[in-house]
Amino acid sequence: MADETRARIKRIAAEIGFRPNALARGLLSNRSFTIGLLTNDTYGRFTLPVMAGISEALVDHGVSVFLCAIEDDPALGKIHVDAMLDKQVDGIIATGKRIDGSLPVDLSGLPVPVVYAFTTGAPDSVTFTADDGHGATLAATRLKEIGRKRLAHVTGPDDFAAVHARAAAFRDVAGRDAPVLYGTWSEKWGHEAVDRLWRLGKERPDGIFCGNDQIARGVIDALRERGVCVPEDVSVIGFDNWEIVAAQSRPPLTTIDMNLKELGRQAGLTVLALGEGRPVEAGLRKLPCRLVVRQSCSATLQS
Amino acid sequence: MADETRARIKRIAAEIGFRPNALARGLLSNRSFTIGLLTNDTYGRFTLPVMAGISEALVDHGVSVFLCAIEDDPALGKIHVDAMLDKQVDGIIATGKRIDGSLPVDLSGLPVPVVYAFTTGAPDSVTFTADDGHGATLAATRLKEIGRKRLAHVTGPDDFAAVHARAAAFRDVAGRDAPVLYGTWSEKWGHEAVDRLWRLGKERPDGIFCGNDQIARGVIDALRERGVCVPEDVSVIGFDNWEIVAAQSRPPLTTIDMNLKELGRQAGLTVLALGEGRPVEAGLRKLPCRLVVRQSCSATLQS
DNA sequence: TTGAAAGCGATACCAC
DNA sequence: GTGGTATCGCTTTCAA
Repeated sequence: MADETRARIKRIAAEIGFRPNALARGLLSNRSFTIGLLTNDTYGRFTLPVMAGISEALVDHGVSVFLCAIEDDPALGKIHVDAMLDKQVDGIIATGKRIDGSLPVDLSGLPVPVVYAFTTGAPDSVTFTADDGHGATLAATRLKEIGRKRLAHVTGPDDFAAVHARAAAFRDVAGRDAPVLYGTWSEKWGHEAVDRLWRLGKERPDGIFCGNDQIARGVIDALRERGVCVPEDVSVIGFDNWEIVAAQSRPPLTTIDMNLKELGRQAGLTVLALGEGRPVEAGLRKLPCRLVVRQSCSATLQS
Repeated sequence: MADETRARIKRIAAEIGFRPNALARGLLSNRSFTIGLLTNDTYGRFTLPVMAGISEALVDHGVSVFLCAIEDDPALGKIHVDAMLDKQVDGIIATGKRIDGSLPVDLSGLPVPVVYAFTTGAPDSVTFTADDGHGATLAATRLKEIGRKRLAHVTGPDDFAAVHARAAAFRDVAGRDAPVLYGTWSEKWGHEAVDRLWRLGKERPDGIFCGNDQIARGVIDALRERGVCVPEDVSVIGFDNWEIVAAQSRPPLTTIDMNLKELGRQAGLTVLALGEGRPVEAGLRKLPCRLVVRQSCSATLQS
């Protein structure tokens, strides 16, 4: 084609605002440049950052994302999955609230690639999750580094895999018999846990690592009510870096960030690669966490 | 067609799991059964409930939703809008964080219908929002009903339209010179506001209506620190019904719910109607709010 | 009542 | 280089 012609066509195309019809194009190429994000996380606590990462990574590739919140309803799940398949999504990313739970839909044997994030996937699938052990090590190590001697861990229900991974990593750093208190993921439990720790009397902890930011917030509040200063007397570290909780607590919370956005990014790129037939190694991938320093854990390192 | 044939076909279709290709179908019908949700609300505070409502209303119609978070980036906004148009969405719902702000993209003159929710739309468009005045009336009235005499309103920045609407409605119930304190949408400000109210000395309020749940939480915490009991001495009502804040405060917060899910439902059905050419009256629609009773506002009505 | 053909919008590939 | 044609999967229309 003559360069001149090419230029002219392009100009006219731009002039009349020509935009190719992605449906027609998809019909032929068998690619819709569309993927689906399936989630049972109502509050979006985990889903939103993951979604942001996916979208950010894929928008450059012209891919759009269907968001399907299915609660824990298998029927609704099936409806959404069918709708997505009808619309010829290039892949599906399944995400949930915990790595040891799965969505109420069977995603095996679908005609499109599936990647799991923060939820249990079919064997032989690609699954992304945060490295809980790493996060806990980060927290406990920091507490040690600033000179805390007696560490305690206040965390969630002991039937969460993440809770075990964190507790184990915590004890590796804090010592075999450092106290680990299991409860619920709530502020209320953070309060109660402090009551217990202080009632026990003997060696009260000077560093508390919490299983999530809400627990940490409860712990901080309870300590303040007892006249214990954070971070002067006791250092507190949370988990999740849920801004709305972590940044608004008094003092603002030092916490562990699971890098969910990066997790989303990788999941997005992976499902895309799978869709294009590029080889991807199956298995569970644990992404490193990150310590976010605010004021609940003395800022001055003991050097 | 013979009934027998019809049945046989249906059976076989089900057997081999036949699913019509929505792309091909859309190519012909000019309907993709897909809509786009555009938002600049990063945390999903408002977007998620709206999204849930949209999805719930439209899933029955076979419609899927593209979620596009564009922050406040006009370039990103344009990319997402173009991508959606290429994919032949049947309509777009624009949503934001406040009714008196608009998305950084021009959505006028698009070839598909646009409905606005919680964000300023083009003139002549359909816009949904919560009735802030109604919510404030609900709160102030309740405080009066339980016998509170001296009401105060602690709210957000005075450059929010919602703040004005609420303050005006509040004063209609509480009295012309009931104190209204403007600040930020944070817990910190709730604390400060109590300091101010209590320092003023004279007639301390016995009922405080807050502009959002975070402020309310700050107010409650500050009151407790001063030895003031909630709800015995002072009743507190929040705004938003953000579960994570409202349900975890001590005591749990009575608050105003903006019915965002219902708002999403209506926006979804409206954009669908528009797309089908059904007539829809343009203009701003204010949806009523709802009082959610928890424990921060004495439960016993004075009858 | 049923089967065949045209066409939706884009692309790949073929002769010219 | 270029124009024409078949094709993707489905719906609609028209003829048999």
